[in-house]
Amino acid sequence: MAADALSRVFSALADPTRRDMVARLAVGDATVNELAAPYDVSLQAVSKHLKVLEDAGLVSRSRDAQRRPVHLEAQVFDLMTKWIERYRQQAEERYRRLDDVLAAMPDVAPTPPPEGSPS
Amino acid sequence: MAADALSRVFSALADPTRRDMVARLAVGDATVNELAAPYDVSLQAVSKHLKVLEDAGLVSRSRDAQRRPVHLEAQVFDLMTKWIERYRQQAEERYRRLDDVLAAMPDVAPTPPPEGSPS
DNA sequence: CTTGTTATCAACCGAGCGGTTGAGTAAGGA
DNA sequence: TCCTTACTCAACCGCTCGGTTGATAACAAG
Repeated sequence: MAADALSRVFSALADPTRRDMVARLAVGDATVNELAAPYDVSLQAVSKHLKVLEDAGLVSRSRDAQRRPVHLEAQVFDLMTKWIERYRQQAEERYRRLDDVLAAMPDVAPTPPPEGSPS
Repeated sequence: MAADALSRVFSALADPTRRDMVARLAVGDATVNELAAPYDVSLQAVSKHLKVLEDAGLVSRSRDAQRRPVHLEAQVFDLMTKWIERYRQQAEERYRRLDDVLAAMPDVAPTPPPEGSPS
């Protein structure tokens, strides 16, 4: 099993179907059947996906008769954001320092754009 | 292989060892041996981890004699941050709306904490 | 009590992951 | 040239993951 919370969260969101479900749940709570509708997988598979999201703390499930409304727990996103921001800022700082170094060198163009230009 | 870029990034960061390496690389570039030092796994295992990070676009590898310095590519973090922020903001908005509804009901306490209470 | 709906549990399967060891490649130095 | 350093490639192994089907639980309604 995934040891720490952060691993569980990242791992849960590594699956596109699960990210899709999070997107759906951001609009509002939904039942398992409602969540399953867009995908042509079994209800059991969807139930498993929800279990993963629940174990990661991304969703919670309550009870309404036979229905099991699923609710998005947005607080967990903060955990990720915090982790990401930390290293992004560190990396940006390094980048700025590199800028300074390059700016001090007259024969080198400042801030060469990354050569792997994405789409 | 993981289909989309976002899946690859989340999947890469789902491993605590790999997140640790990202943390190390945020401080500065490092060789494979330097990165492997803290962990008691084989160099080949570390090399594989780096391949995963590279495929996710999180790091790049150049060449310096026999050494292969690894460099953190911070731009990819933006991809994640964008995805996360989108749904976090949506969820927060919903939360605020719920607040309003509850505030309008005199016999219900405003913002009840999520009932994660066990059975 | 029986039927239908909603959802979970259990067992299984193929694919992929994280780890290993062993061999091979690329480069510097004796 | 041969040796050493730094690292990757290839094959294998056990475990987990996402999917399946079949059985079961919880509840509503007839």
